[in-house]
Amino acid sequence: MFPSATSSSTAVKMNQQIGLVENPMISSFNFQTSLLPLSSSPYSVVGGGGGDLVPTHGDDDGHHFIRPSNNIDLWSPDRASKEVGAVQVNHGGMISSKNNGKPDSGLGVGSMSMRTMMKKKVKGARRKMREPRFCFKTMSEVDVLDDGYKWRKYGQKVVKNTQHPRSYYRCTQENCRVKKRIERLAEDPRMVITTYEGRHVHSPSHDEEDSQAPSKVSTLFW
DNA sequence: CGCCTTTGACCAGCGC
DNA sequence: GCGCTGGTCAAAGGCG
Repeated sequence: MFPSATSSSTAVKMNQQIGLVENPMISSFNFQTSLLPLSSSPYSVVGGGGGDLVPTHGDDDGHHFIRPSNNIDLWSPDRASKEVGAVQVNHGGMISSKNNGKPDSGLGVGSMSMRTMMKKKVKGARRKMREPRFCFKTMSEVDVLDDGYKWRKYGQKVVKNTQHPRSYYRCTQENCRVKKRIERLAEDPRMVITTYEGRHVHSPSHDEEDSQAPSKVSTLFW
């Protein structure tokens, strides 16, 4: 079995302020890697860095592969990625894009519980109202990256064609509906794919000071 | 005792 | 229409 990982305690810190990647808009995404231990870090560089935005497909579905300068790849691993919009990546790890002035469109699926929806048989309510999401890929020994938020695991599933289960986490903060999926790449088990869905309505549960000091971004990330 | 993980079951979406 | 698959729920158990 996989070691259970409490993201806020056992995982290596990778503080980041999770912004919103909406369809097709993103408010901000502020990677902050200042908490990464250097010599003992289980992370290693993915991609060449440099803040390139690389569309993986030619269409306008928003299939984008982002290569932020802190060497963490943002990408869209599955068909859900079609909801990931265009992203701007600034040097220093800042990622941002236009939001069309609608910060919360697409959010707020669930004031109703899933069971309630099931019972009421609200057709299409389960998947069609997708949260905005984005993914990034890291090379890491640990599954759960500490992004400053506190997560509770609510499910695990073995997905097809992978020997590693996918874990489902939800932000423990009340009224915060952000979720994330964590899975390891089938081709390369060292690679961890983290998919965030939704937008935090609060600050990180700890290290808030650090999260507001973007100037440190990537300075400690070799 | 409260919070968390585990895990089987359930359901919707999708492809055939 | 049916089967497969992914995503979620919730009960049970573990841990600090």
